[in-house]
Amino acid sequence: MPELPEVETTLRGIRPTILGQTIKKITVRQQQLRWPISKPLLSFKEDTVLEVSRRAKYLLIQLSLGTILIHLGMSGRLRILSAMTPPKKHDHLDIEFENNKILRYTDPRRFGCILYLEDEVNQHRLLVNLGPEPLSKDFNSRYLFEIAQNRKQKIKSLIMDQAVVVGVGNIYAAEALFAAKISPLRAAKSLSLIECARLVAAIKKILKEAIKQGGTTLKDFSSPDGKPGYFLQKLFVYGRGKQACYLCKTTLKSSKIAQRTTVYCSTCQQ
DNA sequence: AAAGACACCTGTCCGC
DNA sequence: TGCGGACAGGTGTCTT
Repeated sequence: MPELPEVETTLRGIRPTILGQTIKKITVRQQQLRWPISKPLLSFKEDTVLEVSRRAKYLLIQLSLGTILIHLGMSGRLRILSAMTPPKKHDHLDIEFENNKILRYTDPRRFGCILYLEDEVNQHRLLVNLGPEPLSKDFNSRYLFEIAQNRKQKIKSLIMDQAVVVGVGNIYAAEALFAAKISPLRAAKSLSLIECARLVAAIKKILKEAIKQGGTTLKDFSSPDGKPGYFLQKLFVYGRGKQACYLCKTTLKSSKIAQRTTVYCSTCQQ
């Protein structure tokens, strides 16, 4: 679920409901996520939501005395529900507000985390080394080119490195490389400035489009109804190994890069 | 310092 | 229908 556009969509979905609300109660049913849920959340008194924001794939709920940091891992979800809604398996935490709504965290694989930070948030070890936001001006062709020049690794690994640029996951890396017509197997240092410019533009375009579509799982967008934008949100390569390239009919290749399945077109992508 | 392997955990799907 | 194995949208940590 959680790629940057979905985290952004989650943010936009929960923010209006919880902003300015006072937390009445926090219920933890399963403390063991990637790390144990921070102790202060287990015996939480009461505090008010001052701001809700996103940095990379982290959601930040700023209270007056601290900040709740949430990462959705591979399978995490956040939903706003009525306080009456009975919990199901994998519903690990509820934050209950004075308006009788709850923010419920669900995560079957438990690769996500929920931490309570009392110090300067941006100095936290999980956030301090993150690269620029992909949609910011700081992420540009010159920036990527200068980093890439010194790297021996494959370009796909580079753009998935959260210290280089945040928010690009396995789907978007593959799709952006296809859109930029660059092979994921290329050494990062072999890219020209022009190719870096194409790649940066492709990443921005695809992430923006996905956010516009509500960040819903890309896999869910499949019905070919001819609506504007349909073409752009289609997955060209991700999950399509051994199928025909939509553009040139070549059979798409699949290989592992840094233990992640990577699909590409050996004709369109050079 | 950088790059690759591995670990974490559960659910689903596919072939036998 | 059951079982084993491969695989899944992420990323910190350990090892080279």
